[in-house]
Amino acid sequence: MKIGDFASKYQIQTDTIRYYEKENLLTPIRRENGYREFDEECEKQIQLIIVLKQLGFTIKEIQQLLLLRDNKSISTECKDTTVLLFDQKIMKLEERISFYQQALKVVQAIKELASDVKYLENIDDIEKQVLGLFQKDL
Amino acid sequence: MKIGDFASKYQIQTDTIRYYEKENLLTPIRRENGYREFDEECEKQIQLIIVLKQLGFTIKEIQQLLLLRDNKSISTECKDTTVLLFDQKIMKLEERISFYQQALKVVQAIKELASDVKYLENIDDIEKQVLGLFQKDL
DNA sequence: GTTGACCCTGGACTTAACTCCAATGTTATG
DNA sequence: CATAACATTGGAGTTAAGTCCAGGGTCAAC
Repeated sequence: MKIGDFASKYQIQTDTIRYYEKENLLTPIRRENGYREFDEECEKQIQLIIVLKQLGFTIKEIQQLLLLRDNKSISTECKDTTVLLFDQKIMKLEERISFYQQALKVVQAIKELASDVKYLENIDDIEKQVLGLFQKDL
Repeated sequence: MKIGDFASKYQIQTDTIRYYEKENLLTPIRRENGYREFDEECEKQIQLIIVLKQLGFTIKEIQQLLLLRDNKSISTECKDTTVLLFDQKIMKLEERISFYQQALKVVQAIKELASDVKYLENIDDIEKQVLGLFQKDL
């Protein structure tokens, strides 16, 4: 498959694909004419990238994971690093969730307030609410 | 209060303070000598900024909110815009939460797998898991 | 055999939210 | 009064993850 088809299959721009290759996330082979050829392996790679990105991994982290995978020799160390990476990610995700839940409550409360307001002077009320949060949250 | 004290009171770099001023989020007055003077008003402003940032508002959005506040004349329109902004924020927050909850489950599952693995070849198992997600999630 | 649709590369640009720097001015302290 | 610790400005640099572009090669179709 050529880059154009590959890109449109996964709804990604060709430039992004080339960027991923430059970052060693994708390893297409080359045809005689220099064109990239995307095979089954590349499909696996891009699917892995897409999912990991969805899970909140950065490009650098994905690089690391792929590196670990290819570097099968030092298995215990690799395993530990991998597990560590996932642990960190779990922690971050948990933090995010509780933070956003908190935030959601607050924003909803503020919105209620804003909806009830007839004249905008009362936006000061909103401000007061928000400033109230400052004491508690930080 | 001078910029240094103000900055360290709120654990922010002086450059960041100056940046906020340039973006019209903060409006310190000037002393004779050109130094910025941060008063009560500025404290309110920075606290508002900090909380709104914590809630996930971008600088641009905070600018908008402040603009709405100062522009009290067109009250109904302002109110609507404000409420809209908060509505959008609520939707985004809800999305985020359910997404991260989903992601958390997945990452935890993968981590379990990785923890159990004795030799790293089995990282392929992880990969298979992750690729399995690709079908479902997208 | 020449269009038009692709592909290649290297490098510059983008956005957000800072962060750093140089050159220079001001002030508090010993 | 000299020195260090602050302040000022304009402008450049940073990071992540792309995105765009110019200048060129390749290929299939009419």
